[in-house]
Amino acid sequence: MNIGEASEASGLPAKTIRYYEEIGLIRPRRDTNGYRAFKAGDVHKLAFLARARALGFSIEECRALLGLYEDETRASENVKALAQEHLHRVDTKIAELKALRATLDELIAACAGDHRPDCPILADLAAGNASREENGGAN
Amino acid sequence: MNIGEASEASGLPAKTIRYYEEIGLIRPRRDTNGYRAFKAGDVHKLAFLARARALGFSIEECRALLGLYEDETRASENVKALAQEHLHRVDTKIAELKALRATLDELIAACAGDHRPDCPILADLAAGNASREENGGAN
DNA sequence: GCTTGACCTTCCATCTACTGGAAGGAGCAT
DNA sequence: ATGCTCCTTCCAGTAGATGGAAGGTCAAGC
Repeated sequence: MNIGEASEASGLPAKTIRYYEEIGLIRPRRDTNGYRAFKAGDVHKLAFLARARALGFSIEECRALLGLYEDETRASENVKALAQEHLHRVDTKIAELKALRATLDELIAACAGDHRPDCPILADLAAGNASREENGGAN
Repeated sequence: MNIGEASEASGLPAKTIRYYEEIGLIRPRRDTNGYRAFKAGDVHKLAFLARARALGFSIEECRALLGLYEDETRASENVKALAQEHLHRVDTKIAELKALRATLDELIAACAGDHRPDCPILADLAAGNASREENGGAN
């Protein structure tokens, strides 16, 4: 199986597959012509990586997950710990974005959005007003 | 005012201030010794940038906002449009993260997290199961 | 006058996770 | 032989900084 087919089968761009080989996530054999030869197991790993990346795991976490996946003596607590750590980061990010969203929303609501130059959005940016995150909009 | 004080006053690291000068967001004068000499206006702009970046505006959006800020003949609708575009992106991002969070949460709940190797998280990653986003966890 | 230390300068490398493109080889059909 | 598609490697670039090396400047202390 050449890289084109592997790309098709895994859903990852060929460029990305080459990159994953470069950083050691996969090690496909090579044909005599130098072309990468992907076995079913390689494609399986690529799909695993695609899914893990889609869930937001970093490359290094994917590397660890792949290692655990291939380790028949793994303890599921290790996998769970990784996932929980990631979940925590996602929660933090969501909270940050929500706070930010609330501020943006307030500013936008306060802005007339017409031909005149007066603008509460610019006024807020200039004032460096952080109080909106503290009081006003509860998440 | 040297870069250290400007950093202190604006809340931005000196490295970042140099970077902002490099990409043309600010243009502080230079003293005869080559040191950057920040005026109150420069520091004001830096604080403006710090606040805009904290609200998640991209550098190019910050450049545009700064331009509008300095343009006394601006129309607030232009500022509002920029902010609304950004708000939309934030909303999209939040929705993505929430969906992802729901999936992670389900997987984590299903995993025993003990010494045994059986792990629904790895099983899901290997199966490339996208159905969880479609059905199960409503946002 | 000399050294020490804090501060400043520029320039280059590094980070994440790819992506784009150039230059050239391999394979297959005509 | 030609053309076309696929493959290869290598280099550069993205966003937005950040870290560090090598070296200039300045004020204080002895």
